[in-house]
Amino acid sequence: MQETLRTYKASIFQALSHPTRIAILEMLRDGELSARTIQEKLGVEQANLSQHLAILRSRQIVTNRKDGNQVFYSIRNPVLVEVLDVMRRYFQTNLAEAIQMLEEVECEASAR
Amino acid sequence: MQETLRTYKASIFQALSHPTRIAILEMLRDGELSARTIQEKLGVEQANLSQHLAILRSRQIVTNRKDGNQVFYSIRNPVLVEVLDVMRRYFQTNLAEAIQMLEEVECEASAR
DNA sequence: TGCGTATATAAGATATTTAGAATATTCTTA
DNA sequence: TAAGAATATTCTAAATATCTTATATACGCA
Repeated sequence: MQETLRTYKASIFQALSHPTRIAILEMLRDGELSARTIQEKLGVEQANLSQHLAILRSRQIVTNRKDGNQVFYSIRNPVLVEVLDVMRRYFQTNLAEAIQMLEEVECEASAR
Repeated sequence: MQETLRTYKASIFQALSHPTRIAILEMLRDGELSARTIQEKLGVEQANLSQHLAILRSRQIVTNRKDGNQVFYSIRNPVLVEVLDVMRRYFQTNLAEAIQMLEEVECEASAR
């Protein structure tokens, strides 16, 4: 059904709708990384990273490979990298407007 | 800052992370439509649609043009259509896995 | 002016998401 | 086997998102 498909699509976008998860995927663009490495580069709590990775896993956006003590993550489907690229183009063409929006976002953030 | 940019990107994905909003954008691919038309085609509450449109507006994803009694909406940046297209490819290449996921989504849904 | 239509906004209830703390699991190595 | 490292899971409180109902605004027209 159309509606179910849209729900699925929405769930993928939802998985991409967090700064930390975007950061994770941008890091994985160039190949697999261990959870530890991701954690250190991002500077987030271990448990928190693990939760974000769990979300990306549950949407099948990333795969993980266990090697001894460590777990290596990578992007499952290369088309997703294209998605990130197109979005990058989107952000570029929207730059002027985006800057304004960023300011609003920051205002809201600092207003809290 | 990198982090602020990611927050912005996340906010765009967040705007796309709802079945109704995806439906709206898919309808707008081929040109502008009035809010009323969208509402009738989707069969959602007027207030609810208006709220979803407000979210898309706040992220600058759509523009609106007032004409007399009505408000016509359209996609602001054509690159967004490409985003939807790439996502479509993503869904296609993921089809087998997606089907399995859909079943799980439906199980969860019916479990509530 | 007053009514009907189209749209937006506000307020409240409920559900979902998120971060952090605590705990569990798995593997390596002494 | 015990200790330590890497990762995952569970729980809870706070923040967000969503839907519904009620209300407001704006426009066209009799």
